[in-house]
Amino acid sequence: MGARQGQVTKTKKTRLYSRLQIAAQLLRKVTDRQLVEVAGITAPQLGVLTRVSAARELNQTSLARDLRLNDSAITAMVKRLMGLGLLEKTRSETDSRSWVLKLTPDGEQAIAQSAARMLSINERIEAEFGADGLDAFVDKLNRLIEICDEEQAVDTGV
Amino acid sequence: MGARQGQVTKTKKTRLYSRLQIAAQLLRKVTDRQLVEVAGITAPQLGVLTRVSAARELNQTSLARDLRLNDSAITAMVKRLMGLGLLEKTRSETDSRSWVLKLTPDGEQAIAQSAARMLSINERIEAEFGADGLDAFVDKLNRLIEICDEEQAVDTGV
DNA sequence: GTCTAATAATTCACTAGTGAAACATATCGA
DNA sequence: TCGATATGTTTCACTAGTGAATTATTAGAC
Repeated sequence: MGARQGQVTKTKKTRLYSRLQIAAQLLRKVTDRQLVEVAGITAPQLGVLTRVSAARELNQTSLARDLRLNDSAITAMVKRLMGLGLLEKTRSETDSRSWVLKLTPDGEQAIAQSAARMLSINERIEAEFGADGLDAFVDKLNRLIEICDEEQAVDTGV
Repeated sequence: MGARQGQVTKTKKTRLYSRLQIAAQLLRKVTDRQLVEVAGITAPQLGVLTRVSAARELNQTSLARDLRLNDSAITAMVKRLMGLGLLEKTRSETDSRSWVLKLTPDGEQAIAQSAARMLSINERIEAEFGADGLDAFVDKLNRLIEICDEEQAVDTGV
């Protein structure tokens, strides 16, 4: 009986991991498709543009912390967004190591277009879970994030 | 007040998306680190090896469906695992388009090592959520996955 | 039986992330 | 004020995924 229990428990854990990965991947795929349709950009790109738009003087390191990505991911992402003509960077006047990120008119427009229409995937999620259910779901995700942070702190010996 | 409400609602939705992405990414990072420590493989790699081990005659297309990945992801993953000496493939005797995947002794060993010790991240998650909390969490993820599937069916006009 | 359809894999170009190492510029302490 | 250290960014090599197009091979419809 004890062995059986262990088995069951273990199955659940691997299921959390794989269901989380599948859900994240799938939601990103669907969101990307709809977002490309209405605004011509992907979800991670919108995340960057939105944060640049909200901040007054944003450099890449702060952006990386905001988005919980590492610096090299930001370097690559900014390069792509500049290639698309959605973002510009100029050297900071107070610290010449860092860049100040700014939206181009096209970048502003992409945000405006994505804000103008609610994606149908989001409508469907809202309808399924409701505002409270959504809150509870996000709370669970936040707790999981905290757990991972703690575990990572232990692993890296902080 | 209506506008305020709309604003709040919208913030929650983008938060579900980004929290889900962050949680998935972070859990994968922590899991990978611990798994590489005990078994020398990453979490996606363990996923593939585990399924190959469980099935009796597995080809790549079935594997792709199991893992909810597309075929080219499997081609690449199998190539990496063969490069690591953990997996072999031989032509199927009944259908010479498809391959039969099989673990090498090293592949068996990697699975054994990963099964032998429970990862501390999983212990921590179990302790935090409990068996029931975990179930409820996985249920929410499964519902989200279903919603995405439906939405995708609509988008692609199935 | 043959032509057509579907299926199994692969390739290619791409996005998006990690981590380690390097480089330039700031900043702090003695 | 100089030297060590910290910070901001980039580069490189890598994993892991998508989607579209292509190549083999099989299976069906007639």
